[in-house]
Amino acid sequence: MTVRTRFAPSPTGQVHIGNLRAAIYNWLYARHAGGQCLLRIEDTDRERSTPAAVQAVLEALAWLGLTADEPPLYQSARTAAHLAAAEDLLRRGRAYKADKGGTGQGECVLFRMPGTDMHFHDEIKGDLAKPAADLQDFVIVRSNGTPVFHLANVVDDIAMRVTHVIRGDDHVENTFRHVALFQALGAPAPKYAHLPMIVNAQGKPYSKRDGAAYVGDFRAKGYLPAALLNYLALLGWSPGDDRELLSRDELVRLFTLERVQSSPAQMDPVKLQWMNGEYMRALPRAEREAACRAVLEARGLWNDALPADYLGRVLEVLQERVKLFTDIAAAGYFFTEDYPYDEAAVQKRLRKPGAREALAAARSVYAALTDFSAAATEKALRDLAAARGASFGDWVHPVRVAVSGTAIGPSLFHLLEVLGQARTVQRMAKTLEKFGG
RNA sequence: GCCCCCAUCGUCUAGAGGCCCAGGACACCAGGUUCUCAUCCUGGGAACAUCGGUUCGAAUCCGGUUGGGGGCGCCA
Repeated sequence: MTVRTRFAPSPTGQVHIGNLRAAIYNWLYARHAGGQCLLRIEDTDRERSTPAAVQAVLEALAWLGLTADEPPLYQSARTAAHLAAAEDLLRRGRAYKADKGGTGQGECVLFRMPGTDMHFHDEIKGDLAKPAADLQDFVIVRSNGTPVFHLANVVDDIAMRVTHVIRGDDHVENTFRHVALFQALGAPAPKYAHLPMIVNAQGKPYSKRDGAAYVGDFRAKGYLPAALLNYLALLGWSPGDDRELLSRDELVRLFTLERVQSSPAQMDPVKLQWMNGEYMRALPRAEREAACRAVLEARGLWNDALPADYLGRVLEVLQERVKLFTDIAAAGYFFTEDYPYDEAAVQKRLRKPGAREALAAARSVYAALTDFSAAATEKALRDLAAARGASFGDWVHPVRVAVSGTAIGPSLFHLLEVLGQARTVQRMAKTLEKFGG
């Protein structure tokens, strides 16, 4: 029997990383087993489901390359099948009508639990059991005639021939009901695997308040989908050896449910960022440039007047300082003359005694250079420092702050080479004017 | 309140009775390189929640305790 898994989100908002991880595991498991991974949109809650949320799900999955093997099934279109199943259960005495709780809302349909102790094997948690006394009958069709989640979920899993249900921990208790439903409907129950939650530093469910929590957040921040996929795959699972940087193909090859952790995992944004940096380094130059350009354009920093290879040269100089695409924005001074001055840097490097004199001297020398290569500007500044008997750093720092507004950045002389002589000298003059007094 | 689950460095984890006075990664600290930052190199601190049992031997098996989490809807 070929493995068929499914990701079944309810489109009521953004896609949370917990749900995304469930999607990843479903996808990896199906691919690993040579089976199919399906998508079912559980949009039966008409109040909360929105087309925008459906779109968010589709986009998130596409971004990560988690393609489904069959067209998505919209649960809202399956009401007739759900109701037919309820009729069938009613006819066979496995369900009954009642005014539950005497609320006066009218009669709903309740599923009759078998009245025996129940158990099932969870691929992650092991054998789980529940005594009959704790298993109450439950509503499968509301008094307004609409099917309830449990019924719809099971009926659709049967229709989609799902063999493995890989979902969040919060469904563990529901599983007893679902297994009973499968049995009553005469279908074999699938295998179940319940994933522990992703928690925050306090051990509580990771949420929006803890930082980026939705797929769109990571995308907007400039994370690479492959890095997020790798990180999330490793949050609660490991291949068993010491490797952590794993390609999509390697993940598919190595993934097994047996190695999924049964305890909650804490989201670590710092490690994600490190991992993203690793992927960023390995990224083909053209792709990195395209993504960085998009960020610059979005922030109004892109300048068509700059040479075609300019961005490439900037990234060459910046090297591994760009861990996220959005990091390029911190080096905005490469792209605009209207760069901000960091107050602390100005205080420390320009207001220092002798700093402005050094800057003025450097400006004169730089204005006169005929060769403005990194080697030439460095030699010129070293010669100046030596001649004045000052430390090299006392000359480097004022220049850096003058041309970039900040105390941190790439190798100064490579930075100057990219900026070019005209802009360098002009910026130094502007800075002297601004802080000269 | 009732039911269920979980418990190795700060974090993610390796570990399925002796290979473990517990390994890797991120983070952190110190040193080196250096014009700052980042990178890189070297070194360092850092954990089996607790109590008892089984065993020649326990991080690994069993039980209690403590701590954490989840579930108890005509939501999904």
